[in-house]
Amino acid sequence: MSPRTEQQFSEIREQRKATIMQAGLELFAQYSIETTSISMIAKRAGISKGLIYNYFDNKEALIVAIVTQGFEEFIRMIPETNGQPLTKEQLIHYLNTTFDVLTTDFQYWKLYFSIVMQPAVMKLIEDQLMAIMMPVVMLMADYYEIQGVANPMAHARMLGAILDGISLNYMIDPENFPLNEIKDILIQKFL
Amino acid sequence: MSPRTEQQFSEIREQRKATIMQAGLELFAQYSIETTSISMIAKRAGISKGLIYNYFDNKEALIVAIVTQGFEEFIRMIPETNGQPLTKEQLIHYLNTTFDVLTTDFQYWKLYFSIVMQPAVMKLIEDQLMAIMMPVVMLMADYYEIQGVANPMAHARMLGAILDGISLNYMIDPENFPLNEIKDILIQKFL
Amino acid sequence: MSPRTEQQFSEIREQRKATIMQAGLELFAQYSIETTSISMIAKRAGISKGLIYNYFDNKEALIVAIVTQGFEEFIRMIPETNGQPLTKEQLIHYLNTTFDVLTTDFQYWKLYFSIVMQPAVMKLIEDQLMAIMMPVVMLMADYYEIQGVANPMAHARMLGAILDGISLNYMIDPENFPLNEIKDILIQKFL
Amino acid sequence: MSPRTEQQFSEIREQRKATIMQAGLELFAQYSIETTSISMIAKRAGISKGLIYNYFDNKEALIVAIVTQGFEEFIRMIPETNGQPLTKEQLIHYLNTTFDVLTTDFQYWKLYFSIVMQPAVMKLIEDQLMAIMMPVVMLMADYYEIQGVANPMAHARMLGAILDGISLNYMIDPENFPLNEIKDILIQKFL
DNA sequence: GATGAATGAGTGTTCATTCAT
DNA sequence: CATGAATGAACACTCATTCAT
Repeated sequence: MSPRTEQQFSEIREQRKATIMQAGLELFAQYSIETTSISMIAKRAGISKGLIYNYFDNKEALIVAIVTQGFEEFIRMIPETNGQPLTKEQLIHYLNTTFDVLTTDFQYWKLYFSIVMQPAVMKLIEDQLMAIMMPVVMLMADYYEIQGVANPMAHARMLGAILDGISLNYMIDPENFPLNEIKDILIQKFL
Repeated sequence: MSPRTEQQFSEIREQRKATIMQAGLELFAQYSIETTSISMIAKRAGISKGLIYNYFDNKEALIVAIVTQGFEEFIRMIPETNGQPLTKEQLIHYLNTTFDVLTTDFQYWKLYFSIVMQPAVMKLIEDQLMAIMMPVVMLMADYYEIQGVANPMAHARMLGAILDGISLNYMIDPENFPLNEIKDILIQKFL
Repeated sequence: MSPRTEQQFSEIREQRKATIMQAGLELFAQYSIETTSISMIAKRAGISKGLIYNYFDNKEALIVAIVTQGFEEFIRMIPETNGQPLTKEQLIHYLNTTFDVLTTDFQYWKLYFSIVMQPAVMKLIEDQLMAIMMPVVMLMADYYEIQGVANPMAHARMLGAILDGISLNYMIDPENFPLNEIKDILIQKFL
Repeated sequence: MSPRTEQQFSEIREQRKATIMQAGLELFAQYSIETTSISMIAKRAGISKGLIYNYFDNKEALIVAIVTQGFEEFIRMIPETNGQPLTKEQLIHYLNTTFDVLTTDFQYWKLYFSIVMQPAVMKLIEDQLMAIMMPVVMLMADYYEIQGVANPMAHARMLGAILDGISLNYMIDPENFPLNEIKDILIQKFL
């Protein structure tokens, strides 16, 4: 029997890595980072504990990998403006995209949100988070500056906080939280 | 020395209990629930490990006790209106109080968030949380109804979400988050 | 029931500590440092794994404690000279004492030797070992200087090496190794 | 390409085996047996983990193979005398060779010591060791008998012990231990 | 009421070894 | 012959909880 080709090995690795990350995502969201053990993840992924360490250096690296993956999807939604400030239409479009993703990939983002919200995770990804959030906040600050408000930065950070709060409440209670009505109110009163 | 009366014993017990809860609050907020051990709490409270179990059935019961105590302080801030809707002044006063508490009892609210963000623990206090939050939301819905908005419930839930988002952002980054400016914007645009 | 007094606790601790160190000494000597697990020590000491950590911060600390205890006995044998060089009689007396201890506390020193000889242990105690050995080597160097040899330091280090070699061989094969005859040859040829 | 002959296969096997043993020797000496993993050896040898088990039954077998190979080199240094006792010149030459090997094959001898010092592993090679050492001791005993000393066997064993002690001290502290001066003193005083 | 020694199940992690390919 | 994914038993260490005193 000839040994597997490099490509075969690579496919196995990609596959397994994804399985582990998915299992981790679900459990970290359900039980928190600290109360989810590597054993639990291995069991859910249907593999041995030891194998996880074949793919991730340690628990922390697994967490960071999961969260980073989510960040990358998030970044993909940020509008490209070539340094120009956002128009009102563009900002509305961005908000719509964000809210749409929230509802269509609900399960994923719920898991994702409950991981990122955990203080222990925050510490791990603080730097990444800041690096991603700052450009978004700046984009919004530029927008409010054009609008001529007195303190554009405060407006930008408030808009960020509002989006966080809305997402959080929607995640906790998706059945009753009136997401669309609230989006309209937000656009009307705050853009 | 005469033997202590029953009441004296009772006072000593209450005192001890408060000491333990205070020590727990400080450490849980500083280090998170999982990384704070019963030993650490005992040391900070100046007593032995075993004694804590004389006052609380287990670690979980201690956490619930601490959080419940905080809830009671939260409830105390809700304005008494005898069924009357809030005036704008009363609502502004309530928001001011809430924000003040956020900054002065920062430690407690950080703990509160770190607990609420932890799914497994959240379940322990879910019912309590709902029982507290509903009246507040209703109060706000009544306020918006008086203001004559089209969908007062959506406005109320949005205001709740905004407060959550602001609190969360302030907790994460208390140094830079422009809490007071944002409060002013909130009052001006959303009340 | 009243709680144990501080002295009672202290006695329990001393007792347990000694039990653990004795179990560790025997096993480390029989199986080497790396292949002796904390579990094995706990089993031999008749206690739980966890308890060992109530007495020693970690495995390394236990090893260091065991070895340090042996060093202290070793140091007690070094002759007091108040800065004066050793006379031949004193040096012979010191050698006799050393060899006597080797034979009378044979079991202990065998264990002790096989621990100290392990490279992994060496690294842990290198500094201590040097601090103990240097004065002895200096004492011997002074002795050889008085004797008028060309390179007293080399003589001193050689004498140390010879004592090591003799001890080692005696430990390995106590039945056949002619310790007393060799001691006589040593005194005759090297002092 | 024509298929390789059986002899070619055999040569490749020998070559591979040597590569693995060399990698093992270097790593065992540098990091100790326990902290050197099969993975590390495979990486250094430029092959896969699994392949090592094609050549050696297990880690222990690899260690024994390496040590045995070293023994054979050691044996090669023993002077051939056809049953005749050693002359002084021959013995000096033997000592010189031994000391030279100590410095030039430092790595191997460090491994040798780290293994011999480890009681459990020692048992694996005990018999081999004895079989090698006895002839050497006898050769020395014969030498001292010719010299007319009272107890040649004690002299022989002492010389062996001294060589052990010197080697050990040199291994521990190769930078400072005055190997050459000590060799001269040994020859002058003890041969 | 109060102590802290003691337990035991749990944690993250490592690694010799196996085996399908 | 050769690969490296996969296993599982082991490791050092932690900690909530119990209990004799």
